[in-house]
Amino acid sequence: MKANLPQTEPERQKLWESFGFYKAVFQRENALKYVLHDGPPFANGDIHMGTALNKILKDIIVKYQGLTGHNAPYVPGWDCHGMPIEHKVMENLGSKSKTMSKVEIRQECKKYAEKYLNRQRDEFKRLGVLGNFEHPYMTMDPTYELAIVKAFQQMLTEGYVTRRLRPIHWCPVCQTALAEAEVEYADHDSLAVTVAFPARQLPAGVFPNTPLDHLSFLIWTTTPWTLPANLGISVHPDFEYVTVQVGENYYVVAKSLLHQVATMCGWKEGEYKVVDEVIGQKLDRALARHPFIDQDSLIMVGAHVTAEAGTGLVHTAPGHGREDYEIGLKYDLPVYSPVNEAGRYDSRVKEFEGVSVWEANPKIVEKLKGIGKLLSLETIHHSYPHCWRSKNPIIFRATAQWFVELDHKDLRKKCLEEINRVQWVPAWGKDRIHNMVEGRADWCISRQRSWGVPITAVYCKTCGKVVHDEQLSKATIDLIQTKGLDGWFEHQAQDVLPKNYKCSCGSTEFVKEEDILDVWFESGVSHIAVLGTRKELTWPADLYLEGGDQHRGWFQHALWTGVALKGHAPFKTVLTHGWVLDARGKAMHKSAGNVIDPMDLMKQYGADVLRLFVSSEDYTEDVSVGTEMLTRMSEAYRRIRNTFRFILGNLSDFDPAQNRVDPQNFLPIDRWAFIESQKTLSSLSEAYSQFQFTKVFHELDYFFSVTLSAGYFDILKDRLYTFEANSQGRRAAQTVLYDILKSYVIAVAPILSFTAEEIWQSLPETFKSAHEKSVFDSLWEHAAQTVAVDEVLAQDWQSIFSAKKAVSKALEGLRQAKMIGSSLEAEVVLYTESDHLKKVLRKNLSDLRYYFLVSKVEIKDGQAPANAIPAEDAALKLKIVANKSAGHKCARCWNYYDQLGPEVADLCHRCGPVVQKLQTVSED
RNA sequence: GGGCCUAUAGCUCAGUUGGUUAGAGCGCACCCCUGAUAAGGGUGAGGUGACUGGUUCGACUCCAGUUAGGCCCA
Repeated sequence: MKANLPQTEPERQKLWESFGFYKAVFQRENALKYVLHDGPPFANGDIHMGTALNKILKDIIVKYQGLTGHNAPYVPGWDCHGMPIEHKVMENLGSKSKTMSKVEIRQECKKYAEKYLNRQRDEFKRLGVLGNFEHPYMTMDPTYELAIVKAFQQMLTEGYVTRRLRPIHWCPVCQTALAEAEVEYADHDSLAVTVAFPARQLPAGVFPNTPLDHLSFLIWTTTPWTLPANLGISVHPDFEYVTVQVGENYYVVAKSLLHQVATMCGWKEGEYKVVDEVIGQKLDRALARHPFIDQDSLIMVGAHVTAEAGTGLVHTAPGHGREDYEIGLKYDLPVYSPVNEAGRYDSRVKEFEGVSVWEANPKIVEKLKGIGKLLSLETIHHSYPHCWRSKNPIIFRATAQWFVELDHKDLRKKCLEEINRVQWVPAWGKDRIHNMVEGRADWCISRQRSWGVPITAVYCKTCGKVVHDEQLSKATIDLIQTKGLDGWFEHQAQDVLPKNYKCSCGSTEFVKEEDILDVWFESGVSHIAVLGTRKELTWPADLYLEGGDQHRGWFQHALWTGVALKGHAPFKTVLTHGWVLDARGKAMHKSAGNVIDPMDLMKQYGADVLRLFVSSEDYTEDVSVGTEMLTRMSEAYRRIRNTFRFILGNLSDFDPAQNRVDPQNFLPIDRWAFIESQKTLSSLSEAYSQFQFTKVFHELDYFFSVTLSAGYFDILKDRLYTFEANSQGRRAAQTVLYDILKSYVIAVAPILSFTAEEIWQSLPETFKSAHEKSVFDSLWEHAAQTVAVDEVLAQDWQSIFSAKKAVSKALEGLRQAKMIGSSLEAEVVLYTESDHLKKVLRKNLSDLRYYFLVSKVEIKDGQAPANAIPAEDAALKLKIVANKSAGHKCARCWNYYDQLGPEVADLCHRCGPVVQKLQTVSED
């Protein structure tokens, strides 16, 4: 049967929308809530496999919760602000952007975000995701923006927010800060120098054989212009450092780089020798002198130091490098950056004031040469960051930035405590985020861009002190509430400050900040902006579910803001999934050409196959996707689909109200099948609720393939096709099929949503109540507890099926020898020395032929003949002799009997009466 | 380089606190059926448990290292 999913699925989608039942089903009144809070994807570009994986997992959970009677609203969200969109928009605008105002550019960005939001929304729907797509949350929505401002204001007034220096990428030509995405790498020639920093003070016992007044630390740098800002030298704690005597001078270098340094500085073999040696850690807090400025340079220990190039000692200028800044923070060094926005030294570098950093490079080299501190000089050709717009080389320069102080009011400590309370799935997520939160240096929340929410804060023009004032906060919120974010850009600091406000330094002049917030702040506070404002949702969320990369991203920022603003983590459980990789387990990259587009898969296989694939993979690890997997999934899908089709086909004349048979009148195999279906169902339920979808997949696959298709149905066909239509035996089988159909169409629905809906729509009206317009309108039932789990029965059937396997094996010999085709052409004699098995077989003797699908079964005592075939399972102690049946084939049921008739010639004693009755009926 | 994680048949997964010949489904090969038929059934072949070493009477399981891969940092 052709499923034709790519064509038919969109029709189901329309049906769901036309019913408008999302609201009815997933926002059930008076039901226990289950809130999965959606992490907002960026409204930029189309969805990819990772997004598809994420949304499908969420959808499976939400649907399962809905089907089990919860109020499980799903409000999808989008991250709309931020650099990637602004960057793309600016690129599209080209030079036009220069003549546009901030507000105009923001309008363009909004349009762009809307466009991709709409595309992604359609793509998510195509995946079968059910949610409140009519009213998603968007970080650019005015109500969301207001919530961000409120959250920021609260953190500001509570003292979490500060303003201080930090180095960032800076283009001296554009005179603007650059985000990571705006930095391009290109080849560049730099002057690389080795410079001697005279040693001033060493920890006790270090370098005992080296005269301190002749000793220098050697550093190597490709940016000589940053030397005036040098405040320290970094060494690696685990590297060996040596002092080398060269003539009357002594130098500190890393032992492993000594040879390289010697070559670079032109020291000839035999002209230098190692005098002392020490591990880097021991050099901590030694002091050197700046080569040409009257100041000290602190020796610091940091793991960022590498032994790839240079001397193993790293010139450190906290105002001009990210790592320099980080280590400087640890050692309490000032963020010293004596370079102005044009890239020229300011008055703090007297000798070179007004000189641009590019002109300064050769001048500083000359200076070093003049004072004898230059040990090597060369020009190197390397990759260097450039401005995306002006294409000029850029610099690192410290500017004032805004920060959330992570240790203010014990915030970090509280976050670590919250991490312990939250359930992390898989469990190691806890260690991962714990380490990240514990070790995070700082959270810089300011960005020098346009497309985002402004940092609504004011600071003193004179002393730089940030204003923490509740009146200001209230005025700011009022302003945004009435005029939107544009209000902030249009007004001055004085407009929101209380009258006659004075800084503690005495100044009455204030600056209004126009930098925008880090988008992590925006999405991080979604728990406030969404969970806290929509009445169908609750705070905290039951579940956050994203890729593992969000331990650093969304989870962490939700945690920082949740604990700072509300005292607790905004989630009870956090579930993470892995990355989607290609079939060989490699990451997908455009450049590698191994990217798989989920929308392509949808066109080829359909959403349900993709969804089944998602369920089959262990998402706690990375997920590989390739053609073989999807082909396999199509096959598994078809099996499930065909099994449903078989059931439906055999229920065409069944009306549950009229024909249902009481379980006490079930045949033993019906009871067995019913109990198996119940066991599997409760196992599925447990697996779903524990997010173990691979288990769901394998249980379903096994149940449909083995239990039903190869087990129950194969045996059932005889009864369904040959028994009188309204006989109790046939109706009993149909009753079981009906119950399986009703429970499994629901059990399968969270994953195979389109197919479940298709089945549901094809059910006769007598199968469902009038209000159940969709499968999702129905409820997961742990169907009728009318048949108690019967372990004796289960064990009996295990024995029977084991024996059946042995019979099949014995028949296979006859078949290979071309003596039989169908198993019904054979008869078997069983010999067993197992009392238990013998008992079970004898108990079922009259039906065994129908269970084994052969035409005669005999059980004999005593020794089995030599040609008997032993069962592979030795525990059965079973041997089988199989022969071609000597009987006659019933033309109707195809079984072989010793005798046919007497009711109808050519028909057996079972079929004869049935046909006679049919004839009687038709004659009437 | 650091934090966290992964490695069991062609594919997807199980393997209970270390304990006999490591399981399942799918796929594959061969066969059968033709009343689930662009279906269904049967039988069978497939594993140096990534690699190396250690602990142990005994290791897929515990420990260390190596390799390959992933995310996040640097």
